[in-house]
Parts: sequence; structure tokens; C-alpha cells
Amino acid sequence: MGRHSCCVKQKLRKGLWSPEEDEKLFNYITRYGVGCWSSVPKLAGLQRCGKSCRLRWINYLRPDLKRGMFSQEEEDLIVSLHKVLGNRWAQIAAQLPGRTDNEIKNFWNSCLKKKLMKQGIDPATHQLISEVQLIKEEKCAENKSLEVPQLKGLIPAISSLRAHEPAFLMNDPYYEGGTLIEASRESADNNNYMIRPVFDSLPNFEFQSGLDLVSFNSNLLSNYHDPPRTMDQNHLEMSPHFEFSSMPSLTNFDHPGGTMSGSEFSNNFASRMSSLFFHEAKDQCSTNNSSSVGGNYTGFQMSSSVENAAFSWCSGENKLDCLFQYQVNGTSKCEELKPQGPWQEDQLHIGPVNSSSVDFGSFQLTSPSEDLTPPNFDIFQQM
DNA sequence: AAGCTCCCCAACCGCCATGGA
DNA sequence: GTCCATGGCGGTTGGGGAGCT
Repeated sequence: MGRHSCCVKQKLRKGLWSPEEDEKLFNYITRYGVGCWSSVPKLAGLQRCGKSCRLRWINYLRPDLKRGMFSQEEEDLIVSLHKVLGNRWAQIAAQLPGRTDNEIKNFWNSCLKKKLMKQGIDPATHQLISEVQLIKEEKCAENKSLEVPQLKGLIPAISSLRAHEPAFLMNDPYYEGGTLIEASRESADNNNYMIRPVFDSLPNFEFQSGLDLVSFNSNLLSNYHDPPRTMDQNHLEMSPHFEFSSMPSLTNFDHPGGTMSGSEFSNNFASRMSSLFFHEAKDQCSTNNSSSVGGNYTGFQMSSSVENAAFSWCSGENKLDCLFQYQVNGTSKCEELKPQGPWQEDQLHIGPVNSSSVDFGSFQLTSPSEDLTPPNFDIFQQM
């Protein structure tokens, strides 16, 4: 028992964070970026342990946090993910951009659990409580008869529980091995539930046309709603605009306690970008499944010297492609955007944010045209 | 108004994994 | 291989606001 080793050495503050502390931490991270958390309190002038600073940043100060109530889609997604992942909040949170594991955990414990209970669903097993009761009684009877405990009664229940397991979970080592897992894999395949995460898979994100997590989820969840709800793919409560707070983005990689690695930053960047793509992609998918380039302009402009430049995406062949359209000397051109191998610090930077744009970073073209020296294009969303 | 209870949620705690010395 | 620092995660706690008596 006791405080963390990082807290033992010094008399450190605990409890709620004051606005002054928040300001100090925010200013520090904004200026120097996320590096070595253990050195942050000292360098930021805080009487807190590094862990506490990290938590405060992740759960509260981070600029890309979504605030406010959970939407119905988010709620449904949490329930469906919990069904297959259990209390693995971090993994659930990874599928909900802008939400933290802590937030989801609290939401689950305070609201969703009760909601499910009201509907007669056991929140632990996601089965009807009467069925759970039955299984318990079955177990009791087996124990009473002093036989070696059998799981026969449980296996069909668990199999049905996992029948709708999203395919992307198949890559999870947690799900490897065992006949039960294989059964669920087959079941998932047979039910055409193949889907891949599109949230954090940039730059190699892929998805199956016509399917998204929300619509998939609505199928999965139909048994939770009485009467069963229908989900119209064209009706999405999630905002198509990826929102940031007014807080500035990180601008500097120089860090007194160490520098931020490209991968650290690109992870964050990828999450933000792919989240943006996802929301835009859903809208595009619902109206246009063609793979043509022309009609898929999303409204993202490129700040560069190139004329009439536009950043767009198109779907086709189970892939989501990032395209950069521009004009040089009056001739329209189109390039596929890809990072050149792993993100490098000199490839990726977050630029200053002004009142009219949110900056998402920069790309380089992989196959530059002969008549165009590829600049570093800054991508931003018009506000 | 005061006291009490409930419960939400921010923050803490302990454990574990990982990487470097 | 061992030790240590650090980060990440899930479970838990308790401060404080809301609602009730």
C-alpha cells in the first residue's frame, strides 16, 4: 500500500486539480509536447507525480477530447464492444474517438449497466437474466452431484454470445486458440460480419464498402432494444465535423525531458485523421459507393502554392484511398497520398492553428509528378 | 434551512508489461 | 537474468452536487 514510487520522494499534491495547475500542465504540454511524464511535474512547476499529470492530460486536458453526452450510436457501440471485449475499457475507448477509457468505464458503471438490467439483460454476460439464472442453476446442480464441473451447459451460451464477434477482434491475441474461438470465427465469417477498424489504422486503413461500425453495431444490438430499432445508414447523429476545442495544438517537438517521437505523434495524428475520415466516409458511403475520383471531394483544402488543390478520399476495392487533386498550369492532376514509410518527424508536423482552420498536419506525395516538386502540404479543415 | 442519502465521476491505487542499464 | 523506472490498464474510492425528507 502507499503512493507510487514517483510520489514517495516528494510531498506531492493529491485530489482535484486547480485551474492554475491545469493551466501549467496544459501550457507545458502545448509548448513541449508529450515526452517523459516523470519529468513533467518538475519542468511544469507542479507538485504532482508524473502519473497524475499523465492522467489529467489524457482524461481532461487533451484537446481532441469529445465532451458531453454519449450519443445513441456511441452507447450502442460501447454495449456491443463490451459484449465481446468485456471490461477492456482501453480497447473499447480505442474505437470511440475522443472518449477516454475512464469516461467509458464510468458511463458503463453509472448508466449502461442499469439500462441493461432494466431490460432484463445481465450486463456481465449480455444474456437475458433468466438464461443466466438457468446456467447458474445448472452449475449448482452439477456441483451438488459432486461430479467434475462440466462447462457443457456454458459453451453454447458463450458460443452464441460470440457469434457476432467482429472480425477485427480475430487479430487480437486474446482471441487466439481454442475450438470455441474457431467456432466463433466461422460464425462471424458465415454471417458476413467481416469488418476492419477504420479508426486507428491510418495510413493503411481498409474497410468493406457498405459496412461501417455503426450499421454493423445496429444489427448486433437489435436485441437490446424493445421494440427493435432500425438504423438508417443515412441518419447519423455523430457530427460530420471533427471538432477540437479552442485549445491550440502541439507545435514544438523540442522537449526538455526528451523529444517526442514521430510514432508518438503520428499515433495521435492518425487517430485524429482516421476519425475524421471515418465520419466523412460514412456519409460518402451512404450516398456513393463508386470508386470514381471526381465526386468525392470532402471539403478539405490544402494550403500550398498549388492551384485549386483539394484533399479527398474515395472508396473502392475494399480500400479507402486518400487523394490529392490539384491543378498545375490549368491541368487537373490527382495523386494518391501516402506517408513515405513510417512517419518521421520531418515529414509530419502540426502547424499553428488560427481561428478559421484546424490543422491536421502535413503529407508528402509518394509519386510526385514530373512537373511538380512535392511540397509538404498542410491539411486543415475549414471552420 | 438543515440533515441525510444517493450517485456521478475525477482521481487514485495496485498490478502488470516493457525497456534500458 | 535481475533490477528499476516508466507507462498503461482496470478496479476502486471519496468528494461533492443533486435530490429528498
